Amino acid sequence: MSLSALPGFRDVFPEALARRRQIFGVWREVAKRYGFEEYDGPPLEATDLYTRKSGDEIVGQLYRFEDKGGRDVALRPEMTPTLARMVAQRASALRKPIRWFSIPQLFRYERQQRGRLREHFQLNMDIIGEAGPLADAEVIGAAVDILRGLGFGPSEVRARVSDRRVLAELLGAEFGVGAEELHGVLAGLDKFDKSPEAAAEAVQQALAGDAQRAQAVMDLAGRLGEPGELLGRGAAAPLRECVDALGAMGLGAFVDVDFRIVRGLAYYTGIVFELFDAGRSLRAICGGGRYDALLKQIGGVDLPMVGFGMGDVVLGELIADRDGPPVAASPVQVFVATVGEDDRAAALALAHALRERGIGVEFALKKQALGKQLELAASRGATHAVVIGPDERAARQAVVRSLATKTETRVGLDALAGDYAF
RNA sequence: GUGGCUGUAGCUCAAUCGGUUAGAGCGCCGGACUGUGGCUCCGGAGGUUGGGGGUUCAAUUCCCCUCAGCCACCCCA
Repeated sequence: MSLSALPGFRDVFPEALARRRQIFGVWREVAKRYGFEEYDGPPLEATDLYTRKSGDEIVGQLYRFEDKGGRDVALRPEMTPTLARMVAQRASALRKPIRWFSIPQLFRYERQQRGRLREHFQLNMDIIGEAGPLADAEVIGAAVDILRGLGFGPSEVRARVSDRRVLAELLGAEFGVGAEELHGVLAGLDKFDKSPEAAAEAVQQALAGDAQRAQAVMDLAGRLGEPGELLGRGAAAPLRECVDALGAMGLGAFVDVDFRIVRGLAYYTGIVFELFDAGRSLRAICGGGRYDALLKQIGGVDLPMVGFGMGDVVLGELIADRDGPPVAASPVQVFVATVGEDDRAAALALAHALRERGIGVEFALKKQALGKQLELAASRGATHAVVIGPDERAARQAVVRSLATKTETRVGLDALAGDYAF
């Protein structure tokens, strides 16, 4: 096929767009219920904005080029740097805590797979300016409520919550893992779920080949899914408060404390969480956490921040697995049909009068047998056909036919243009 | 970026041992049916068999390359 979208990019047909609108609708609805304001930013940014964050592999996956003015630019791979810049501009004027959300289209050049394309829309919700764990609970609660809003229950979707501060304290106190080794060890532990061997190797490498300490860390890794003892540690106080808050909201049934969740990115500083389908057949639905140092690093303003990103791709697949292929609802409510060509002017007048009332109206754009017109009306999903012919015109009426019951009544043209209820 | 599997009509699939004009169902368009739809019947459009090369008298079929999709790595904003 010569005519096809670029790999990882989607042609969005009406059925698919219907599903996207369903997802966006729930995103905006829940964001509103949680008191979040919507913002947006440029899809193209100076590459510098993304390279400023140290330790990011993101740079290697940028859609990056030089614009005609010689600027080094990139399609946005994430929203957070833009958000940081925007917040920094008005940091002193904005009342804290700031609750903002956005639904940017993001781009990354990498090999596509199920649930991962080169372009997607991602809900970003962030609370800025509040370091307390209730802020974490708010964003986790919003993420869970989005899944609830899409009809998923605790047997279908799980929120796994952890806190890097607990792991950092434990690894430091008991295994002497220093700050410079921490990220490597955490990244290693992140692999434990998928492959304990790969995790062991990564951890040992992060600890400069110290096999003894690596073994001790790996012994710990096996127990991270059983949070009991770790939750009792002092460093776990914010996490306990966050989880308790989610329980008080009535969302406790969705939440698992699981210290195996550490998230790949270096900039998380506290609570981290991910949402998964319970069967774990898809990749993560959503991921986020607290990154208190990021805003200062990017925007030069020292404000704590917690948030998450939730993409439309995995979410769409989760819904498709449950509901089957998407169906686009037809906008056509009434189909105006004519008997002969002489009826056209009257039909156009009637169609437009109905449209003025806000009713979705279609009619045949060429001369067609009445049967054909009704066929089209039915396949469009119209609830009613309005037939106008010489007899009706003479009486200043039209035949209103219910396509479901095949019953017909004659209605005056004035009533149809007025307040006739279909 | 690495490895494995798979590519036939818009969709789901067929095509004997490699055999001559690549078929079917659904969908789409038209007709039967110029004042009444979903059913039925008839007809039509739609394919460089993903693309390129090779072997062969002959390739959808066998081989190589390439592109795309899926899966697993890598990574996950």
